[in-house]
Amino acid sequence: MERIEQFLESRNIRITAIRLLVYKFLAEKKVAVALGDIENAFEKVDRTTLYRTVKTFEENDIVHQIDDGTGIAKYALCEAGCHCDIKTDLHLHFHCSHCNETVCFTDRKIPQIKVPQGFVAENVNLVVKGLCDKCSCI
Amino acid sequence: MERIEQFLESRNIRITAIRLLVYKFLAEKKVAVALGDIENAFEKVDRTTLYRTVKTFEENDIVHQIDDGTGIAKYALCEAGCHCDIKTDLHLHFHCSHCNETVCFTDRKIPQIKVPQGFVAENVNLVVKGLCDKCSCI
DNA sequence: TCGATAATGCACTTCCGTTGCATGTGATAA
DNA sequence: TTATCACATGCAACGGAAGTGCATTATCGA
Ligand SMILES: [Mn+2]
Ligand SMILES: [Mn+2]
Ligand SMILES: [Zn+2]
Ligand SMILES: [Zn+2]
Repeated sequence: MERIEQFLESRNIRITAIRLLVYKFLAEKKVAVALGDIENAFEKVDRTTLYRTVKTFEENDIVHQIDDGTGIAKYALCEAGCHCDIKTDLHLHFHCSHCNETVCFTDRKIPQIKVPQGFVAENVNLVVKGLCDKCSCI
Repeated sequence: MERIEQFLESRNIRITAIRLLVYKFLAEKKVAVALGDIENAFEKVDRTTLYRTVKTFEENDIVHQIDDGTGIAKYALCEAGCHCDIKTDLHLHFHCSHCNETVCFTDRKIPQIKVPQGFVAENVNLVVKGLCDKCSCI
């Protein structure tokens, strides 16, 4: 908890109880979480506050948003030294169609994609859908 | 128009005026279209009907749905012999962040993605974002 | 032509994301 | 310490898009 405070301060983000708890929640989760998951974990806190907390984290590159194709935005903590906005740092994501969980494959970088003449690639989103390791052996 | 009728009949889809028009609209468009685009093109037709028309097309593999990350589903006609449901047939999509248009790169197949031990890949969605050929030279 | 079946239109709902504004709280300077 | 101000929080409402129930209308086969 002490470490979290120092970390947030280093990003010039005010320390609040909610921010610490949300950060801790994200850190303990092994999978990407939706806003609804956070709302369920902190039922006494207003949705809007949690929404803006995550937005603040996102704007300061503490979390990155994941579009896994479900239509619901997911969030996961960035790795140390992660540059979500830099194209070369993009990793792929996996969405399990059985348990509905989404995970980062931070060590699997997206291969360089060639686009036709005249097109300029700035960003890539790659989501693999299937069965996760927990669901595949059922 | 005659060809369209024969095509829909071959898929056991009833011929209606709206279905013919929507199919023609999709065929003439070079880019993927959102439901809202179709609604704008056929203001006299109820949204729900257009919604269900596209759903019918999708269920019969006449169009495929595209998730380009904007949060709004796009649709495009399938190529001849396109198997949207088959993993090996998947092509990538390009979304222009300037003009907001989404296009199919039907000749660019998605490279085989390796996933960690225990995970089973069934489907892949790959969207490249950037500037399209019309917007890059401005 | 008639009846079964499917398509269409209208109203309504749900879900998620987002914003406006009033209130509370914590840092800072006088 | 106290006044002040910026920012965090809570509450309410809005918005777009997707989806559903049901009554009406059109289509097709018998
Ligand atoms: Mn990730
Ligand atoms: Mn396509
Ligand atoms: Zn799973
Ligand atoms: Zn463009």
